[in-house]
Amino acid sequence: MLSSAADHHGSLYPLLLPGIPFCNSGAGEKPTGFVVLDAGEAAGTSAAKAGGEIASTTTATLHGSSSWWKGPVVAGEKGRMKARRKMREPRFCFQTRSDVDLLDDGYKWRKYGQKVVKNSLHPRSYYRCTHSNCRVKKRVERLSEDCRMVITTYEGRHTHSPCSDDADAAGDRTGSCAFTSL
DNA sequence: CGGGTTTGACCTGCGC
DNA sequence: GCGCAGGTCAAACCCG
Repeated sequence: MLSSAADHHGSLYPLLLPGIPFCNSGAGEKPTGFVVLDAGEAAGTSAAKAGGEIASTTTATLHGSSSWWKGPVVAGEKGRMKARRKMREPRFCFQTRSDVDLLDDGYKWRKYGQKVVKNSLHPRSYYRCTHSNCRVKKRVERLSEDCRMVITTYEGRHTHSPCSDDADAAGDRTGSCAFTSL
């Protein structure tokens, strides 16, 4: 299933992924569009409907890759690719206009990789939640057409609350954020 | 010294 | 089977 901003004005986002940095007023990151993909449908979705200003072509680029949704995969000889062993995780991507790549969403992230992707002028960065037992990942990349547009994709759901240091601030941001800003 | 970042190597799946 | 592209690992490095 795929949802647009218009379909879930103000109710879907906090339900799905609390802590998503829609409301970070500090750096001016306001979502200009987002797409929600739940675990069951994202595989091979090429005709995804987009929310906000995300163009359907962009969405297809992000989620059309068949490599995104694999079933269980046997681990490699050296125990790598552990993440792929897990079944589908809920995914959520959105687009913001910001000068910074890593938005303050109340969680702590550790960068574990960066990769230059084809047809993109900007490298894609890979982050993992630093909280133990939390396997949420996110990847951040900029649009080649507009270097100020940041595509952030979350994978999985946090098993904990936002970091205590940032929780209050995150809550304040959430309180002051409205989807009508889209 | 501990935690985060960088970066090259490695692994896997897919298309041809 | 091979090459390509995406995703991850982990050692080295950086910084407070």
